[in-house]
Amino acid sequence: MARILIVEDDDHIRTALRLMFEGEGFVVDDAPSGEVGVALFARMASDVAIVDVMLPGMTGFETCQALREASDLPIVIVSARDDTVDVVLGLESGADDYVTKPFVPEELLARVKAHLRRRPERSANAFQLGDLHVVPDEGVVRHADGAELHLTSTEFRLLTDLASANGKVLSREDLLERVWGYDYFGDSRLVDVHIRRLRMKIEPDPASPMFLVTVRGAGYKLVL
Amino acid sequence: MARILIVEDDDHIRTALRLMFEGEGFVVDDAPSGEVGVALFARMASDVAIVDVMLPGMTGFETCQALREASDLPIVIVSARDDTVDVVLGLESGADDYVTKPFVPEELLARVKAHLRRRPERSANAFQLGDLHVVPDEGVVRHADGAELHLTSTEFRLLTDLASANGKVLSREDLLERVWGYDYFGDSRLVDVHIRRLRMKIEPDPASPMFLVTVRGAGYKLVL
DNA sequence: CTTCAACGATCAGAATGCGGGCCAACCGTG
DNA sequence: CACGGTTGGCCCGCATTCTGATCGTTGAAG
Repeated sequence: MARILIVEDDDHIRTALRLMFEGEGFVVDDAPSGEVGVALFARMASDVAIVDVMLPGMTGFETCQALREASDLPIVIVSARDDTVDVVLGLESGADDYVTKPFVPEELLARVKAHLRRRPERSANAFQLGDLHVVPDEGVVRHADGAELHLTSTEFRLLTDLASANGKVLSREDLLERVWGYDYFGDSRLVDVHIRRLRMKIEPDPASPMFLVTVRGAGYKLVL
Repeated sequence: MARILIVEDDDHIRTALRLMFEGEGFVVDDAPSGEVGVALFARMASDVAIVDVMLPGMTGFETCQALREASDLPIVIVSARDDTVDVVLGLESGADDYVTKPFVPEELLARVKAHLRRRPERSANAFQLGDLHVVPDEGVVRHADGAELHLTSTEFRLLTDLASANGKVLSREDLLERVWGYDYFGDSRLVDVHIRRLRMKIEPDPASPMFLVTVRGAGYKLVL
């Protein structure tokens, strides 16, 4: 379903929120501070965020602005202060909604859902890989910092097929069949070559791969 | 600026809101009942609506649903009841926000602005591409400086079909089907040629396209 | 230490996209 | 009616990128 980021320093509230949203089918990432939250967002590309105002380090407003610079995701600010000035400030710093504590969980949920309803349909088959966001429909791989990196169609198929195997090891034969076609006759070394090319593009350190892992004697697998 | 519809039966509140929003540069239409509000909306095509819940005749929820069926404009519900059940009900009946009376006018204003921020300018299916304004309904592409540039009908369909794919890659076959018709039989090179002509017209530097991007081995996509 | 899977580098040919030129049909105009 | 201009469609050749193959090297398992 949707991926939600919760930035809240109070452990009790954070876990309570996590449980509620997980119960509703969300994938939850949580962070106890703005700094961690922003970093987490860069990796997870959340669909929506809930941000507390009173945070150690970066304030909620600052966090909100940082998130807004990176994305246009809906942001709901949660705060113990219900001063109008704060509400206005929050909304003007890029938030989409402002809920005051103590809040009723159901209301927060309903508001989050209302914002998500607005979101343009995201490609269902997109996935993340470390700092990389892979969007098959758009034919691009984007780095967290926004840079786009180019994969050829063969590399793309290789990557998406490995990803759809969901962490399982695929043998060279499996890959030849999936990517090149079941009746392809060729050197199985061909897979090695393309794996290498793919690594050079997506691995931070191609010499010691962290995503595209070799399983000696068996094949390759994609972790995460 | 923006056009706002206010549906509220209390004369005092209604005029107070009208004055505030007019003071902020909005064009205000107001209505004392849901029926009048919906009729008014049909004529005025408001950009945003504020709807009171307690209304004679149609309730605010019903009004909200009626508006939502006609448009996807942002709707803010205002109510004297702050029961969670009502809030959830309101949000689920299509509203985007729910503010309880007595409300602070500045907060309402900030919330309305936050919602408006979300829809910059998207009249039906018009869209923007760099500093070009494309208006399918009028069959016209205007440059920011006002100059009008003429596209042939094929070029126009090509452009609008690519735009409606929303950034996704469309293969030559997809495009042939969409632009020329599902049973068209011809050279897929045809697409290249028209893409090229389109680029010469809309790209600042046709040699290195920034909007109409080639995805080798897959097709074309329109970014932004 | 041996063996063999995996890796890295390189290269030629295939595939793909691009631009130019060409032609036929259509349109409004003189 | 003839004309020039515009538009849609088609073909060809060039440039670039991608792909698949080969081969020597590396390095881990046994």
